[in-house]
Amino acid sequence: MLNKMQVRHCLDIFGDMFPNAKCELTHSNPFELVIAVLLSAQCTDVLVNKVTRELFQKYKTPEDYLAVTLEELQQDIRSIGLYRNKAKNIRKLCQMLLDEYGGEVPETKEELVKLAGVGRKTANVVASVAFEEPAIAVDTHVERVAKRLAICRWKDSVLEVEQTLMKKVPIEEWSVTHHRMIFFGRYHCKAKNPNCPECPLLELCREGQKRMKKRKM
DNA sequence: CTCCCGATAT
DNA sequence: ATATCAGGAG
Repeated sequence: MLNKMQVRHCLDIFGDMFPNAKCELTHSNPFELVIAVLLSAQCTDVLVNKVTRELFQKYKTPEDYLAVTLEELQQDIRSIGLYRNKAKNIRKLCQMLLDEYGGEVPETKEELVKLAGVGRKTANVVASVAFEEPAIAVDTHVERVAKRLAICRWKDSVLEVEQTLMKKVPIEEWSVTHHRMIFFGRYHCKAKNPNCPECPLLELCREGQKRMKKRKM
């Protein structure tokens, strides 16, 4: 596991490489963001944006999603994948927003995670991006990067990864770090073909050094 | 733990 | 052909 100084170095490199990292899910209000993040499970945000471009023209409010049949909503998000679960969750979520929050998206993580289809990661994204609450959402990229760099342990659950990151990253840097780690994982430390040869963190990265020796690139 | 699942890159 | 993609529910 990296020490405090080494983690600090990682954060600085992330900042050098991706100073403008931000949420890439297109949205114009908290409600659209919740829908977009819910749809983004096991799916690229490029594809989510392609679908939400038309989706957000057709559906503006929770009432709009409840006004059509389940089958129609499924068709409108079909190309996303996992569309039956997602359509069902969107409808439940919209009903909950109307019943319990006056049609508005709640602002705290505790309330957000109670919504249908909204787990810890989605709640963190919404709290962080829409309401500027400090949070580190651990998605597939953040988990992979944290584990490869040994910022956390290999066997850690996603919750443990989040807790470790919250402990090791200053709270005022949680949100930027979360976005920078996603960019680092998405565009550089990729799941399939990580760019270890050009990685400024190779010295620190046991995993990267192992991959370099294996001679596969 | 399994299941949900289409699009894309490799 | 197969791995991977801003996961969550049962």
